[in-house]
Amino acid sequence: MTAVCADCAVRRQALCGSLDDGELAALHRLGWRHRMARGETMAWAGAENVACATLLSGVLKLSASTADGREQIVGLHFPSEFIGRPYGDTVEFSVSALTDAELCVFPRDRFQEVLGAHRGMERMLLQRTFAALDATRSRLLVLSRNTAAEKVAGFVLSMAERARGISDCRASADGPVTFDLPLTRGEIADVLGLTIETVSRQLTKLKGAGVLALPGVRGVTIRDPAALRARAGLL
Amino acid sequence: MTAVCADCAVRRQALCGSLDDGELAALHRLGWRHRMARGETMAWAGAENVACATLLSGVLKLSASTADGREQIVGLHFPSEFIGRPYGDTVEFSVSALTDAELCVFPRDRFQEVLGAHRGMERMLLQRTFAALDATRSRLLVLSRNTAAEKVAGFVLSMAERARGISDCRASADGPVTFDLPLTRGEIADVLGLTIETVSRQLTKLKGAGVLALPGVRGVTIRDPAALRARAGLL
DNA sequence: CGGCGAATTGAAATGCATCAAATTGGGTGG
DNA sequence: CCACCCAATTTGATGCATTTCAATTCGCCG
Repeated sequence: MTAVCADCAVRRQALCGSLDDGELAALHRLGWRHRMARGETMAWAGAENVACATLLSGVLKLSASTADGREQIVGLHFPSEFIGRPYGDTVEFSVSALTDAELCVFPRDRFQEVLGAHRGMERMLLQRTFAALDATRSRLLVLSRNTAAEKVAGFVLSMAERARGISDCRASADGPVTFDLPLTRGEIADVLGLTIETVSRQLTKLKGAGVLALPGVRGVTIRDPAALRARAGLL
Repeated sequence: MTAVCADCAVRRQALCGSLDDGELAALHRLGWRHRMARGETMAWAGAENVACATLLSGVLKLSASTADGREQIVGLHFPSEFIGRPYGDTVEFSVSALTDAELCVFPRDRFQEVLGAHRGMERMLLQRTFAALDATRSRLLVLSRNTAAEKVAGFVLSMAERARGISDCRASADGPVTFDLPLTRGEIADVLGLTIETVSRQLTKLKGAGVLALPGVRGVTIRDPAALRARAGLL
């Protein structure tokens, strides 16, 4: 690793935050920085499970697909989040970069040893895994019971929260919030279990109703947050 | 607890299996046996998170619903599985009994202390939580991309595997496998994100094609496992 | 300015939901 | 033991949201 952990932008939020300086130095020696270009894949579903990582910058997707090629994005990862699946010989899902990204990568076997040696880190990972499980279970409800309109409105809301600090987010205190979606229409469709056309139509409808503005092809401005929340089914 | 852990039918498979006899006695003092009748609910989504448990017998559902009452079952629990969400002040999902059930219940705060004192148990819980996360992510693909026919065929297959030993499963070595579904049509619909009518029609279709027989209202006989797997989209 | 992938828009097809009615079957009391 | 009852299931007819197929249009980069 060229850069040191002390410089790390996500140090406080990441799993490594549970380690003291000495422990961090030990972990540091096991890992290395890795850059990924948009579209690049670092793990394929069904392949051998070789690495774990902390995401430093960018957005990654976790995806699965049916035998005949229908795809579903089963999770999105933002900076400081843990990527990987300790205690498993193969990986169930593919990991790819939706934007250019930078990670701190560790060999899985060595990472598991570190986990075994540091209770605080193992505890933190358990808590995060429970949180991820809850989030994924909540998405089951959304994917199977929400309408296309609710899905798209809810997605824009969740991206507005999470994208803050990721993409250039121009939020004025009382004015409208503007940010760039890190996903194409097709990727949004793969997250929500819809088609590109349906996502596009729903966004157009929100624009027509004055709830959103769509400056440029990735940009979004939330003009009426309350209306957006209502359309997401959050009352 | 009237019955002792030594008698416990699920001792080897459950989390407690990671404890030695002395540790088990300590955990034993914290918990108690609890019986649930079919339909009974032990935790409501949004309520305070007070207990964890091991399921001894029966089948439980974990469910969420939208503001306007659409329900989705986000998980099913079978005997020996761990129920609960350590490290959270409220629960996100309701827990109810699909059949009469029996649990070994522990106060959440005390259970967390035990977890903190026994690395083996914490490790085992982390592994199980990762497995549950993978399973839930896989269900995202099924719910959003599979057709009703694929969902129902896949559900029957998964219940055939899991129900073995739960309900009276009469499997002859080479002959057809027969078992009882622990869920009503309505509950199956809530698992698969369909309606009662669609589930019924798909089962009828499988019966008409000679893939299944439906002896009685809960019974299922798999006459042609290969055809069922093909219809589930497993090639 | 020209090219090309991504996004939008339109028209038609379809799978599942919805609404409605008939049937089954397990349990109860006469 | 049988008749009845009620809830669950099945079956039928119709509607609609979303997909599918098919053109444009947009916006970015050379």
